[in-house]
Amino acid sequence: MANPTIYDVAKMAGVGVGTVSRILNNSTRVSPETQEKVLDAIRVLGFRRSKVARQLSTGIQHRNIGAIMPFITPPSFVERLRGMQKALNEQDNDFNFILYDVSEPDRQHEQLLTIVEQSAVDGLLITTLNFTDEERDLLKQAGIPFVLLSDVCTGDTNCISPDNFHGGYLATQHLLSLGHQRIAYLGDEFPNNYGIPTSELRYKGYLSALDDHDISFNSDYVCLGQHGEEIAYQLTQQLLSLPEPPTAIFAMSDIQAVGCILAIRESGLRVPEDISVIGFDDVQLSRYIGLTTVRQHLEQGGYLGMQILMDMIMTPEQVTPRQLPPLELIVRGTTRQRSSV
Amino acid sequence: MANPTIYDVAKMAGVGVGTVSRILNNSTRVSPETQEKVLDAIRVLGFRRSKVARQLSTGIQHRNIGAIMPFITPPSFVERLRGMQKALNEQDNDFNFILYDVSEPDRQHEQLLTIVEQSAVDGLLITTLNFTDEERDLLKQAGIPFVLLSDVCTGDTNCISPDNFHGGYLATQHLLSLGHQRIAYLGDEFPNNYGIPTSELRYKGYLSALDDHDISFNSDYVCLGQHGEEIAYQLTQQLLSLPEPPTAIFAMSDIQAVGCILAIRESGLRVPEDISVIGFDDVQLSRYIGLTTVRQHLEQGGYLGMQILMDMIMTPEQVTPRQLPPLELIVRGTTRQRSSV
DNA sequence: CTCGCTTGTGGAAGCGCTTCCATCATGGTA
DNA sequence: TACCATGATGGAAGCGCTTCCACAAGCGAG
Repeated sequence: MANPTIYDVAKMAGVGVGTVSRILNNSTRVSPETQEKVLDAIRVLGFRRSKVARQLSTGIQHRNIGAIMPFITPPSFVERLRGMQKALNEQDNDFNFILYDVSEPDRQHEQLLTIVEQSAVDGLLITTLNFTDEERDLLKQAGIPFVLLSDVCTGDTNCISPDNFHGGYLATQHLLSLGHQRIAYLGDEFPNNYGIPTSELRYKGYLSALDDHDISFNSDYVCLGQHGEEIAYQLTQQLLSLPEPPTAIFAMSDIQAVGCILAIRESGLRVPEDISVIGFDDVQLSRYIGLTTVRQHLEQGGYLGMQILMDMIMTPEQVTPRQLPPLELIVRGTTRQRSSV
Repeated sequence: MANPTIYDVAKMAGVGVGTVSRILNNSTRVSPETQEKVLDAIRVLGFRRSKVARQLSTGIQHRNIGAIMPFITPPSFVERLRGMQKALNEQDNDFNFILYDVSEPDRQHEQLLTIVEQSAVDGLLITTLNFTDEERDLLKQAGIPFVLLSDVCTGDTNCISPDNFHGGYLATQHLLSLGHQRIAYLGDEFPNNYGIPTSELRYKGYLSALDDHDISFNSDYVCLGQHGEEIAYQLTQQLLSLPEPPTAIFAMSDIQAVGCILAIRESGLRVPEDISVIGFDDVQLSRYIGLTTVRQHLEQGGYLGMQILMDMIMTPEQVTPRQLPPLELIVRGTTRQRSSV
């Protein structure tokens, strides 16, 4: 029998369904013999009571909040996750927090369909990178509130993102203010398949800062590749082998900055004495290794996102708008005044 | 009206429930006027269809796997989380993955009760530290399969833990083999309120290694305190201020090792030239900063735990036993031959 | 012996939805 | 004019459980 029900158990044990239910719940007021018969039947049939039916009949409503994020990738998601959990814990409604891993971006659409189809969640936090208009409509249609934690925002209340252009500007500006002139940009390729504009925006900020300081642009100093520490390591090697290598590098993420620093140190040069490196994000790691970076308040982002979503679920008519604090330059130990050659 | 149902909507719109349901689902074969009336009613009443009822009637079964973990604390949980997700993705049953944060250990029992009460999950991965016999019984009673990822194991199949004693031995052994004699142990306080024996076990391994090498034990070199980078930082300062400071430090976790290294560097000494430091865990961070450590295969642990749990849920009569690979010494850049003083 | 209480038990109703079948217009066709 | 697809709709049945009410049996007290 595929899925035995409580009725099957009752029949097999020769008792009524009420009795079985009673045993399943608090085993009060049931004679030991009956109990044993029923437990036997349960074991034989491999009965497992249906969560859903139980919830329907008891009227217990535990609501689900889903978070969609790529999981294998950069550690930045963890920071946001922390923020989300924090906000969730402060409200003590009993919301379940369901994690959906979309490490394979191709499966994302399918996943989303399933989520909607099964009406699995009451709200969704989307940290994933490529969120299409079609998907947006799908959720709207299904009446599932959602908040976007992304890098592209249309200015909706339900979207949280940093000002990447400004961040790129800030980082570059910092290096310039230290006297650097040969400044490289190390970032993700763009345009990419998913239309993620993060790298491009930060790059534009970089350009703009250079321009404001009348530094002429040198395309040799722009090094793009897939995201990741290893790739950044290789790209840095390329930069170092230039006839006139940069004296400072702006890596578009902290992880890439780590790969970058590794490559520099391995080539026998020192950070920051010989080359300054600045990252972006300010993940936990960066504090530990003393990386100069631009803080984009990732945890705070997750926190606010969750709060907004809660509002949308509980009081849809009145959603408090919430703003991420502005990007912040965090100067630690990997940048320094340019050494007078 | 508290929770309007589909019947309320139907009545208000002056149509049958079937029609409302049809609109809710695929809006096929419904006249535009009717549709509008119904949508109006839905809006006015603030109707939201019940997830649970829907699931019951459609027969869709999505099962839930819960992971209980302290969330604000050490990054090691992330590693395990990754492993769990990986295992989950390989099986492509549609399991939901629910995260329960028990950062406040006091709430844990209450949480567990709620989970059982609501029959919220089909299986549980417990990464939390203080798991009592009472709780074990509660889950057994409720028939909820669970796997423990902890530091104390009774040898059950449903428990995964490293050999902490051996790990402590390995780490200390490594330092000894480099010629160090003044070796400090920096770890969590024990005994602690939650009966977590991790620190104690690693400490015993440390003692045993010292003993095997006929190094006399010096209680000044044992520094215990709460978990965390900052505390480790302070403890290290204490060690450094000893009349005869250690030449090597075994920190019982990578995070503590980080605090330790920071303190050493800030005091003007170098790692590893002046003092060697070894950690424990091998979290991702450690690779980035080149920390010598003992790898306890955290990700692999999460991965195996999930696989075992899956077995327990799908084929309870046949659970494949799975073993964590043995602890591994990972030598990177923070330990070195003792300088001949 | 009868009454009333307790204990153990059976089973119908109901949770809120989907789905299928029956019903009823409607308009085109023979 | 009679007939039949066709499209729109109403509503009962059923998903698997809990819970409440009814009832039987046993037992001590009056």
